[in-house]
Amino acid sequence: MPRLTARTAAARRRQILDAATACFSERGIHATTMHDICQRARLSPGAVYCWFTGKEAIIDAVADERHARERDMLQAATTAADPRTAFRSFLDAYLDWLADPAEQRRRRVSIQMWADALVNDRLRPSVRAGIDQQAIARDFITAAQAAGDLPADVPADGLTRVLLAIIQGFILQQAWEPDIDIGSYRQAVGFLIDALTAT
Amino acid sequence: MPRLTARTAAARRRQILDAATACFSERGIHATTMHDICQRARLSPGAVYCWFTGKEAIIDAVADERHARERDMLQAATTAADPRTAFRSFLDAYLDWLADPAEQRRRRVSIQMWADALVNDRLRPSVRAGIDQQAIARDFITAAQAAGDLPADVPADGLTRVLLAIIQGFILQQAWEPDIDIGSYRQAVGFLIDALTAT
Amino acid sequence: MPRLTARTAAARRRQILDAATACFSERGIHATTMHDICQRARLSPGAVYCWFTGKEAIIDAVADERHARERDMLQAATTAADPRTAFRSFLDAYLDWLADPAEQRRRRVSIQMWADALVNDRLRPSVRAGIDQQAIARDFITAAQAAGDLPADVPADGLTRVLLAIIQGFILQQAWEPDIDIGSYRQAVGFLIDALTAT
Amino acid sequence: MPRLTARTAAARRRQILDAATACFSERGIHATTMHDICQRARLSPGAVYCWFTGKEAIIDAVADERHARERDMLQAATTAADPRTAFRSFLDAYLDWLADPAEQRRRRVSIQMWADALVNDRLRPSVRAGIDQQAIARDFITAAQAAGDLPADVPADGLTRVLLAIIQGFILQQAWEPDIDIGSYRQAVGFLIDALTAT
DNA sequence: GATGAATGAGACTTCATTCAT
DNA sequence: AATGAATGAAGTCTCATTCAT
Repeated sequence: MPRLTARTAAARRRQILDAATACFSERGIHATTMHDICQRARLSPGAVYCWFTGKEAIIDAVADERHARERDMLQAATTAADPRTAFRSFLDAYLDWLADPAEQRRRRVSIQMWADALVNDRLRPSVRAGIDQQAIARDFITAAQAAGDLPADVPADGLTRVLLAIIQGFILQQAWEPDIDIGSYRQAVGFLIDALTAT
Repeated sequence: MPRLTARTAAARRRQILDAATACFSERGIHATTMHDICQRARLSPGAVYCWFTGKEAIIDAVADERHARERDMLQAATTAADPRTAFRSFLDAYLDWLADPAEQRRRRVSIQMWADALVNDRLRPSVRAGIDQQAIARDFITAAQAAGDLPADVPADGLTRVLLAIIQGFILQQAWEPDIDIGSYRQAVGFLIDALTAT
Repeated sequence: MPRLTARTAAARRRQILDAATACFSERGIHATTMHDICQRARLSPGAVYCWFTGKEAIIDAVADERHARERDMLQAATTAADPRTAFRSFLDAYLDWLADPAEQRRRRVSIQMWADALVNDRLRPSVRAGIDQQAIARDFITAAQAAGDLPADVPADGLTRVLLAIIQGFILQQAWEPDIDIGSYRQAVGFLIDALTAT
Repeated sequence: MPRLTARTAAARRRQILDAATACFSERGIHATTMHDICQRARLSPGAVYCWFTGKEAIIDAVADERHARERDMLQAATTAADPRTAFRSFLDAYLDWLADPAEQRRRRVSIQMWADALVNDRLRPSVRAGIDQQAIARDFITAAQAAGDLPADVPADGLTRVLLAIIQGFILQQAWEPDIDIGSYRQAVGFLIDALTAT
């Protein structure tokens, strides 16, 4: 058989990563067996091992994918001109993202990665990429302080962490209770942004 | 060694739960084997199985313990008289708790439980107990709104979730980066509380 | 504490053997744990090990008891004067024994011992004691042939085995189907005895 | 080694069942470990678990196989035209079967299954299939009575049980004493058949 | 004599991975 | 490139037995 084109190869990897993500979301990373992934991807174990060196490589790839997507989202939000607009546009994008069922399923995997990163040395760098996230947000906040849009007497670092915590914490809460009311959360966050930017 | 008193029996369970918590914190819940726990507790497998029906029972007991402690902490904070004092005293207690190395180790376990609860039906109720947490906090916030100490036009529910998210998110961040600067975080949160209660 | 009198000691052994027999009958020899026996005997493991060196010793003792009882029964039957009366009186005693619920329970254990004796070198001698049974029966049959009460041209050995097989086989059948009809079995055996002794 | 044909798959199951039967015969069902079976089958544990869900499934399969074979044998015998011929031809087939060393080994397993069926709910149906055996034999005997080849005043049911008991009992005796004299047994049974059919 | 918590060997089973085809 | 039966290390748990009290 001829070697698969790069295009087909990428498709094969996608097929496997999608299957793995679905399994991880439903069953959990550790409860998912390679057999589960193979079945879901409609591929034999041998085929899967053609594209990934093992289960760990699949987990790593899924983790990288998750974090890259989350980083991109934040980055997009913070390119807007003035902070208040940026905050608002980010909040909108973020809430849409929270409401999307497909993304909800994928976030269940992200949360498991968060936990695994605590004890998995291979996975930690991927979460450290979430620290790039933090750098992005901090730069934005520092700029806003310099422009007088945010109070300058609050440490940018602390403020950044609090804002990211609000995001992360709600991701957790929504994963535990999928039927949570996003509207009241939006109002509360909007109120906080106003309080901050108004000062 | 017959007739363990109720006191000794409790001590034996403690010994096992402490060993398990330490292993879970270091190696992760799933990477920890019963053998690891036995070694750490300096007990044979048989002895451990005298007190717990299996690994799952140990995980459940550890989870219950973690969540009970966290609930107690929140409850203690919200018994203070006026909201502003309560917020401040809670913030102090919470930051001491964050700074305590032993608690840091234990929180690494809590986070893993948060993740596991997503896919483990047996564990979810224990995280649902974190929803009692939420009820406690919401009652407190509703009361504060009624007393005019917090703005009444923000949904209590959303506000509660945001505040809990700030706590949960920072627990995550600190677990990933133990050397994080708590001081700047304290200032940022303090600033937010002022902004909220001042309004 | 003073050493138990021989009387009490015997009572303790009885208590244990009865418990073991009951467990073996209900759960099976191999599925029965020492813990099961202890619970049933309302004794601690330590106490049981005072009277028996281990599970194997208990099994052996139960087996001996079973086989002794069965041998006694046959012996009693074959002491009668003339064969035809002996056959008939044995058949009566045997059928009473088959109908007795307590004995039915105990025979479930005997059958398991029959099977175990095939692979258990320690247990085989106890079943070989069932071969004494055979000797008893063969002596009786030889005498009956000599007296002209049974046809002399049939090997006593074969005849003995057939008669014992009829007993053993029905014990099996009844154990599998406790609600079996003993009456029709009695008639068939009675008919066979007549056919043999009439010839 | 992909794509085992249905033929090869059956062969693999045979290989495992043969290994299991041999182990059960030598060591006993309960003393046989999966490791024993694997070694005997020259297969790894994983390979065995490809074809059977566990030890219980292997035991069940062996039991079914044993009982099916025994039923077939009886069925073959009772298809002969007249009862006397049928009895004689069955006796011949049965005695050949008794004398066959391979079958002797296999019967050691059957006997253990008989005992296990008493306490094993999963196994009992397989022995109940031995009750089909009984039905086969009873139909044959009823027909013989109707044809006047067997006395009509004896319950067919009882007569059937007695005949099966003679078979079962001798299987037991031979298993305990492999060097038993089959000849004298044949004569005794032959004599009994004559006595019955002559009447 | 009795207690019962503790021991630890060993059983069953799973599953990531390999490799002949 | 793909197949899928096979491998075998490692995990969870049981249970006959012991021994300090």
